[in-house]
Amino acid sequence: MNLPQLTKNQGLVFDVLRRSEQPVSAYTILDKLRDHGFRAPLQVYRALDKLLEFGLVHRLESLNAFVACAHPAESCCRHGTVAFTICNSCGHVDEFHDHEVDHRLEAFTKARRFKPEKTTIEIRGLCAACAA
Amino acid sequence: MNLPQLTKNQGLVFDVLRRSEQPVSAYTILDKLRDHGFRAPLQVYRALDKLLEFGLVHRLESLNAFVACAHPAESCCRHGTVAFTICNSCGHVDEFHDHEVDHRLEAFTKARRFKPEKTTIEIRGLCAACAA
DNA sequence: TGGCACACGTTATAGCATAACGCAATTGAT
DNA sequence: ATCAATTGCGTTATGCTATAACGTGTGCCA
Repeated sequence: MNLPQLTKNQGLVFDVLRRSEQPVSAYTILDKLRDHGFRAPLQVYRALDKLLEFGLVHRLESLNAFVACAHPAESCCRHGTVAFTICNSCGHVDEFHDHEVDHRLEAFTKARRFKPEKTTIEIRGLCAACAA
Repeated sequence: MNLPQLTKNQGLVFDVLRRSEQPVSAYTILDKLRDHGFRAPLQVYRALDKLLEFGLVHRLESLNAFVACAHPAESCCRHGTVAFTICNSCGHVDEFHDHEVDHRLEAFTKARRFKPEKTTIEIRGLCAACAA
């Protein structure tokens, strides 16, 4: 699955996320794109929906905000659950995968015959720099 | 840490959550408690804050909703991360713990010197009954 | 008895997300 | 070429989630 051609709006939203060091809320994206003609939240949400579908972007549920995928080139994002550490102080986000965690969660859901569709793993806390 | 004495509002909110088979949003709680004198969201949120602090209630980040802790008697909720399966169809939630998952996530954060404060693990999908 | 801590009540506001409508551009089969 | 289907886009309006800021009342105890 290669990169799909992004539309103008999708490209603009994706650029905002890629350039940000931190997660960005939909309304912040909207504000940053007013100069490019964005006027309503739906323009942002529609672009985000597609970017999420393409796997280029992740939604952080505990923040109601979005980040560009850290590994868009690799297809690893689609081969298991993505987990995040999120610094409560500086906002920095690290994205990672752990096959053992995936495996344990899968074992649990299998045993219960629960069919997983989307898994969220978010660790809020303090990054090394901020905890020091 | 034993059960603290709940205030009237805290008790009312907790009862709503305990009686519900599904996660409940703060505003739904508010509606259910109007007959008991609740008039504003803050009355609910303040009670929820305390209940979360006591470990009697969990917040589901991916739903912006709340559930009563499934194991309030045991202190297991405080001895590791709580994980949830959430059925997208019927709304049923199962709460569980997995020490191996805890261990792996801890290994990751330790390696990065990330200091975890709160970890969210939510698996959205279809429960056995709804997937059949 | 004065100060503190805490729960509570109210109004207002901020922040996040989607419904519903219609138009424009693209594609692709006939 | 042309029609139909799909997809993206723009706009207005609305609904849901959460907190700020203010003041009141109560109990405790130094």
